[in-house]
Amino acid sequence: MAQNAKPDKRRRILDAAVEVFAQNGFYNSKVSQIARAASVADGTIYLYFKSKEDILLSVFVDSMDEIIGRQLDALQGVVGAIDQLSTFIRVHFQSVGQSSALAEVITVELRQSAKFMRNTDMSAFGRYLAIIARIIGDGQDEGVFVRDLNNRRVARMLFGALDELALEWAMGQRLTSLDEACAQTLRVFVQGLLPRA
Amino acid sequence: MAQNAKPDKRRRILDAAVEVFAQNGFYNSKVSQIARAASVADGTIYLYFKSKEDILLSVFVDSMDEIIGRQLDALQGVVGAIDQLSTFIRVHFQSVGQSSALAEVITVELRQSAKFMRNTDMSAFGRYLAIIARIIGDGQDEGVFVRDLNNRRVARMLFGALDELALEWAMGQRLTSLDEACAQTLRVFVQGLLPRA
Amino acid sequence: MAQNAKPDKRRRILDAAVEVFAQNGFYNSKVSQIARAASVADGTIYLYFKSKEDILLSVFVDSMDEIIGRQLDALQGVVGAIDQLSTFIRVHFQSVGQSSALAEVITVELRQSAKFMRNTDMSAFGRYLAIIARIIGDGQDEGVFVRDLNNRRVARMLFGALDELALEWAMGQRLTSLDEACAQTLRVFVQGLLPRA
Amino acid sequence: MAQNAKPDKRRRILDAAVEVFAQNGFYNSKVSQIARAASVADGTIYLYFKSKEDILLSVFVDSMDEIIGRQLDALQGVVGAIDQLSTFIRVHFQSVGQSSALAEVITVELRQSAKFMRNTDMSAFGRYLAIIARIIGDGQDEGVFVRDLNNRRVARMLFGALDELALEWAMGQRLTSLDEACAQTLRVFVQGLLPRA
DNA sequence: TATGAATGAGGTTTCATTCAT
DNA sequence: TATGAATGAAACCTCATTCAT
Repeated sequence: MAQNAKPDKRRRILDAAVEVFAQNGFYNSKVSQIARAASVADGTIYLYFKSKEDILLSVFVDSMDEIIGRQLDALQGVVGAIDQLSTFIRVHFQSVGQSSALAEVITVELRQSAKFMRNTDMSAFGRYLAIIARIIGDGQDEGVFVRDLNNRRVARMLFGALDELALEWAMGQRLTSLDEACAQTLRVFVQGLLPRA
Repeated sequence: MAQNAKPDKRRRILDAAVEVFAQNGFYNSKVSQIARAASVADGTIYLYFKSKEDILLSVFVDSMDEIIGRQLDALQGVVGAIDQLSTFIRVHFQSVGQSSALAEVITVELRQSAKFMRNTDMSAFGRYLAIIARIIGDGQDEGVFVRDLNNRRVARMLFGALDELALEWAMGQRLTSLDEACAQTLRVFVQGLLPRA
Repeated sequence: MAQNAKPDKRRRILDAAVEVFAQNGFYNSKVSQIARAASVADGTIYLYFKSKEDILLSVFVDSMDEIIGRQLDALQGVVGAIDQLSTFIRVHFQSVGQSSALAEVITVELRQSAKFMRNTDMSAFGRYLAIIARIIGDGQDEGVFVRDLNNRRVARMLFGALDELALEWAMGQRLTSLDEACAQTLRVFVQGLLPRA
Repeated sequence: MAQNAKPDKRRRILDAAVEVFAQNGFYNSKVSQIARAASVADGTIYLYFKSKEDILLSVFVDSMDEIIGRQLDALQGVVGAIDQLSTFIRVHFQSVGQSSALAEVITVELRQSAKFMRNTDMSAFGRYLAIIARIIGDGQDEGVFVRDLNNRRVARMLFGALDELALEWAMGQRLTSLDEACAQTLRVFVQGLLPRA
């Protein structure tokens, strides 16, 4: 579906890579480990990916595409900035919760690699931020959120908060649950954005 | 022993390392680059540090010690949780603002390395989080902040927000200024923590 | 069996190989490049040739067989060592002139590979040298050429001269024309072999 | 003398490389073989040479520089084109005779590599050819050699003859001796270049 | 303390060859 | 016959670390 002859092989390699990267980090992961985890020969990897870095990039792009898709689906039909924000935060934590390995890779390796990926496809990340910024901007237009905050900066702030909590969870030092993290993040940010009484 | 024999050489190496790590990331930085940047021979590095990783660790510990020291100094005498939070956020951005290279290293490499540093000294980071948690906890005790939020989780949330804004700034995509980032972060979090009217 | 089952496919592969080898040299040529140039699948190559080296060997053997055939045809009926030598040199340059790619492969790769081909079929090259040696030997027997030169060594000398000029031409640094190269080589060697006045 | 700290290490590597290349050819030689033959660690090679190809290039340049130096020394004070040609041919075979390994590398690998070295330093080879061309040109100016031959082409022809004989000798199929090869080459080419009686 | 030449283990990647279809 | 996806061995090169000076 994705590429060509055996579409599941590409996916198997990506899934294996996520596990291996989460375990050892990108630079301490060996291509041969990924190959073994995916039950393919080392050389096979290079039929589907240009290089080891390309695997990492593909993990990002694929994952971001998927979570963005999920967010857009979920937001469809939700009216009101507050409910949209609520939905967004819930979907974010739900997605993260499905795979702590993926969460760790996205969370940890994304930053490390942002440097060398600046030239490549960071647009997926940009699109994700843009969704948050749009929700907040809409809320400001509706008069629900205060206008004297820069919506793009707040989007970034919120993303940082979500990401940090996801990281904490993925690293296994779970304070409580993702559900509570979800509720409390929403609580802080919604109230933080409301006009003063 | 090496700690203060020729204290400036150890510092020169650390400063050089911060620049080199910020430029290339930890794994793409070569020890010999650091040596050249510090104007010492490759071998000299190993008189002051056990390994390349030890340099990174030292950068963290030193930097965290310094920023923690600054925070404690600044907080001294400030009364009230809101003012303390305000102080904390301001000092954080001020420290970051002093060196975008250092900000980038702390921000980016910290995460990547948290993995292999789990066994080593992450306590500095923990102490930093603890300061935030304490301020919020105090606010809850004073009745200024709501009690139904977990102070350690909010601390983490706030740190994530600060860190993300610092990263954006360090990476050069500065929305506006650190000053504004400071004001708006404070605005969101303080109001977000207040009891509902 | 494969020899003439679909004779044009074997030939297409050989022709493609000549082009690819001439372009990149044997060791920098990939089997898949040859396959693409011949419009066949990679695996198909191995239905006609045992290995990559076997392709090179076949290029040699085929080419030498053809040029030897041409020489023997042309020499048929020519009488006198001088005219035979003249014919030989002309036919050599004519053959080379038909394909600079082939000339380059024979000229350049032959040497490189002589090493690993020592065990295989170098007899084609030996037969080619033998023709020259025979012509010169005949000339010595006829009393046209001096007897105090070893005919096999002179044969080699002449081959070296022809080969070097062919190489220069094939590499594109053509002094003038193959015609002139032909005339001047003949001039030098014929006179060089005559008895002193 | 040549490079820096331990000038003999660079030479040891070059000498080892000549032996290994002569034995296996460039592409079938492994860097680790050269290292072992030179009694250094693999990595040490890369302190003195940029790459495996750089070693080969250095072998050429060094060797050509040396033989050119020898030729110029020997030709100094020799008067008359015929004696100069005689000297040149003798020195060529003498040089070749000193190391059949070197002869083989120069002779065999030079051609193979001429392709990828076209961009690099082929000037040494050009200078060598120029010496022969100059001698012949002088002879033409003196009226000793015929004028209706292109001196640069004849130079190439002569080089081809010398090279082929050297190759035969280096490959171990020695007809007789380099001495005789020397005498007979001189005999053919000198007489070949004389004006007709 | 300081140097920097030397080390050598180890990984990414290539590519000739195979084989199931 | 023909295909081309898959294999996996093998090599160039890098670079953290050491140690003789």
